Amino acid sequence: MKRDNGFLKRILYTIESSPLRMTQKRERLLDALVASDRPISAAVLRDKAGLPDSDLVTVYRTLEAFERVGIIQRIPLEESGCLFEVTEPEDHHHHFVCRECHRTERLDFCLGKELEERAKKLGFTEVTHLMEVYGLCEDCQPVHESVDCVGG
Amino acid sequence: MKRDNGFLKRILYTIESSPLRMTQKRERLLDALVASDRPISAAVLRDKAGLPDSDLVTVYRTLEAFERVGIIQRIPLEESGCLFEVTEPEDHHHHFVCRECHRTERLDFCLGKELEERAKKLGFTEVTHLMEVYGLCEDCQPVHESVDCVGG
DNA sequence: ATGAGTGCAAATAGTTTGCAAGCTG
DNA sequence: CAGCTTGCAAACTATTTGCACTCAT
Repeated sequence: MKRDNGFLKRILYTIESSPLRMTQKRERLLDALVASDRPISAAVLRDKAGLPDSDLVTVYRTLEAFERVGIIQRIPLEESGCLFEVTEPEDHHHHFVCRECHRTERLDFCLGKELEERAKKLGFTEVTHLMEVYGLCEDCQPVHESVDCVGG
Repeated sequence: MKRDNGFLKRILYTIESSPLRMTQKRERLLDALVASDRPISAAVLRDKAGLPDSDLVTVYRTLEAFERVGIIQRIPLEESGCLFEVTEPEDHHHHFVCRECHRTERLDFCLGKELEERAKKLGFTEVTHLMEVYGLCEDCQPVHESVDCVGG
């Protein structure tokens, strides 16, 4: 599940086994996604891929295409928008997300099974679930004048 | 936690103890929220409150005001938009949501404590979390020609 | 009478869609 | 050369904001 040597190879294989076509832009977008150590927005992805002149539409469509073949996970933000992350299809997980700088940490903890079981008992099918934890990361916490530190 | 006799009374008390003002519109909106057996959108709320001529802005502002005093819970939908529900502040819970008709079922199961603890260990503060389960409810499932029913 | 609530109009933001042209396998 | 991909422009949708006016306490 880690991004070992085989990671990119398996991702590429997934794409090649699909009707998707690999263009130069998509290659760059994919590289940037794989290189990124954290989920990023469509706009940031475009920058990191070195494609500042490509239309954002292209980025969105590429992400949508990649998502269709199961190699993209979407992380909704608290307010609006979302972040994207390449993952292998089986590597389902959730995140801690800083609501300020959007830094994320992986959350290897999931109730998918449990939740889907309950949902099915209620008559729901095609069950998916959402679970994200939001907060302020260390770097984004407001700096106080050490109010509670008597010694100053 | 149920909507017993005291429910509305406690909700009203919360509002009265706040700087919020109770207008006729807000009264109607609150009544409609309390009367609704499920979370609803701002537009549906306006209808149910019998205020088709009120501006949606008013509905949103009222919901925002109610949310500030802790009596509204927001349920994000999978695609876009969200539903609103009156709840007492302590009554935190999650939902099963039909992605088709937006029917919701209560999910009395929450990992808030666990998640927030983990988040804090990672240095996050002001932690909140999101957890919703989406699927197709019984009424919204596509009708197949009983494909897997040999007997036809 | 002070500050909260309301309506109108317009903006926002992120994402999506239509269509014509360009490229990949 | 079929059909996937791209760009441009425009739409979309749910929600938010500014401002002037009205109303509750």
